[in-house]
Amino acid sequence: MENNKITIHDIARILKIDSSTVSRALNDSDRVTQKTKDKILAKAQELGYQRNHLASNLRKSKTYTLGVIVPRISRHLFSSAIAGVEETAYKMGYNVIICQSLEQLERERNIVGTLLANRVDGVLLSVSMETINYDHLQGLKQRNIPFVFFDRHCNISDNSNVLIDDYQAGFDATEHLIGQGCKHIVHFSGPQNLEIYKNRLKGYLSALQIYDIEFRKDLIIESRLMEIDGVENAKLLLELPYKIDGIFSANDIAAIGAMQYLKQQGIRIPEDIAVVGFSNEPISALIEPSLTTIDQPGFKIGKTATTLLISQIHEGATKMKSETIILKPNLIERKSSLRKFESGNY
Amino acid sequence: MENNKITIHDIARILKIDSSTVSRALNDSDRVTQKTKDKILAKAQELGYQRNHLASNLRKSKTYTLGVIVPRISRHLFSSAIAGVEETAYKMGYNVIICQSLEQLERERNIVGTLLANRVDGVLLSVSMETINYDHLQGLKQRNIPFVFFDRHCNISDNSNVLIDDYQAGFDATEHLIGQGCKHIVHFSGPQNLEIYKNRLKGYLSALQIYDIEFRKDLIIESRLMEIDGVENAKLLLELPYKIDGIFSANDIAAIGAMQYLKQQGIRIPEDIAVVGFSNEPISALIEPSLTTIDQPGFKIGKTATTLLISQIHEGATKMKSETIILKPNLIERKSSLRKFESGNY
DNA sequence: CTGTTAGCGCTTTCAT
DNA sequence: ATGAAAGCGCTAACAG
Repeated sequence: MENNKITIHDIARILKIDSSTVSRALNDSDRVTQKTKDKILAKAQELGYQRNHLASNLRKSKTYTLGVIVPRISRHLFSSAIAGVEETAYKMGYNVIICQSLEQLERERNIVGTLLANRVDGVLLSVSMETINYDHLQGLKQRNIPFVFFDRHCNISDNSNVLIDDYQAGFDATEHLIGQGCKHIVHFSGPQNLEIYKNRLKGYLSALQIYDIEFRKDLIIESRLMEIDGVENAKLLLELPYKIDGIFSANDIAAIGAMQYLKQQGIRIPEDIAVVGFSNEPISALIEPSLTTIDQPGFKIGKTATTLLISQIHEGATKMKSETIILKPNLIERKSSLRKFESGNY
Repeated sequence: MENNKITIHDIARILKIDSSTVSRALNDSDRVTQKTKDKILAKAQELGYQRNHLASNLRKSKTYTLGVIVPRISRHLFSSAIAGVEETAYKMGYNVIICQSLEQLERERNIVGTLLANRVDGVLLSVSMETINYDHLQGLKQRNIPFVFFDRHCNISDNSNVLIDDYQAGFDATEHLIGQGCKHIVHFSGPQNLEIYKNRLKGYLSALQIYDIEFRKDLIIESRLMEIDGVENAKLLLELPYKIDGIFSANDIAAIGAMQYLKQQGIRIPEDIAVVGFSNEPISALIEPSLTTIDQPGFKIGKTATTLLISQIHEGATKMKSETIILKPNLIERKSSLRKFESGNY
């Protein structure tokens, strides 16, 4: 049990100075001579001293821990975002507790309780598809714990967000399909309690209007976020009284099911039906390498949200001005080209 | 700043008893009357008391934190495993620090340093593809911090592992292809410093031998874990002087690139070439819904590894007997059937 | 069964 | 610029 048990007192004793001076030196305080600082740092290095964060944090009554709540870790957008969160957090001296709501409001509620019990300094969250009221976030507000929504946000006032421009994404996707000559474009949408799906729909509608394409209500197919729903969507699509030549899917999970079903039915993508979907799941791009996708910068979302949150933590309860940062999604056109392996941090 | 600052002393003062009794009651010690226990618990509840883990852990000089090192969070196998780790860890009162090596030994080394500095109680790790020596794990050994390998393990002595039976998986996959009538089965392999790829290869070879299929060295195509390598693999495959009718891919990333390329070349899967791959990435199953895959129970791996690690932590430095748990992979045959949406925890 | 006492290792006044 | 002293909130001897 040779636990590295060197404390500031050990250093102090050896150097015949007080531990408070050692503490100051180790924190690079300007109330210590550079000379003693050097001496202390050298000795600390020599002994392999490592600060005990538990003690330090207890004293400062800060945990240097952030809570992150996502619907599901294994979704690509969220795992990418988490990667970004972790990187930024560690760099700024924070640890991260990651929790999955599994799309259930009940679990989301419990998680907030857990994070409170863990006394996190701040929370990042992307709400579940069941989340329609925000009572469970009151505890955070009461305790003055800052929180930042990312991607799946809520339209409650006075809170910070890091989002992608879903309206623009919807517009771009639809515009792209129109540019391909599509006349009857189906829109797969998701739960309308989530802002992101509302906004993507708005983008779709705008594009139709601007390009003077007649809007038909039955071309909007809304479903939950499940593959099996996508199959149903595809069936509905095939029963429509128009020849569908395009799909803009805002619902990446459903799109996967739908595309599989369509292919089974012998429908060729994109020859028979052009498709633009979100690449939250890299899957959608791979079912059909030629697929044009809206790529969301998950890693960047995570980094940005974390930076914002930590800056709010540092500001303290002073102003706590809420801020919304909107990132641009990218429309990536693929013409049977191979998807490049993204070796970067994603 | 209305921070919930109720301590055991507040409870003690109100109840006119000592804080140590409160502490004992809150820890459900059997050295407190049930009656006083009830009284204390009730009051704690009433005041909304929440234990300060920082103080508690400092006193016990334990962090109740586990470190997890994975090559890349966004790989499906790892994000599933992490989900399992988190669930089990939280249930047992542990927090988790997640780190990505990004397949780089250098980063892996640094991460171990960070975890040491964070004084984690134990470490779970799946090594990077560059990892060939294990010096960087010495620090853990010296400080008597238990660690458990999962999935991507190392053949160093006296350590614990939670693995899937890669040999069996390789055997089953190959046997399946042979059963389909394949005569010339290419094997996509990965970096041979990783045990998992060695073992899958062994399984492949065994199956060939048992079913009396001639082994040809040039049917084994080894590559890094990148999609672009898969494209190269596919090209090599097409240049072989045999008609290839089967692929067993142990390298899921490369398989993605390869399958895309093959499809571009007009080769039909599985009609022209049958494929069995690992579904670390659900992608591979979706490029071709009919694809037969080896499914790895990532969530279960994570849970099992965590349970094992925590039990080792509890044992302390007493025995620290190393243990290896081998889980069975599942060969999942799909005949153009839709992949079911797995709504469970994965 | 309960109270007393003494820290865990660090930071932070307050002196000097 | 440094030291002395107090204490963050909790747990764990040791008494009784």
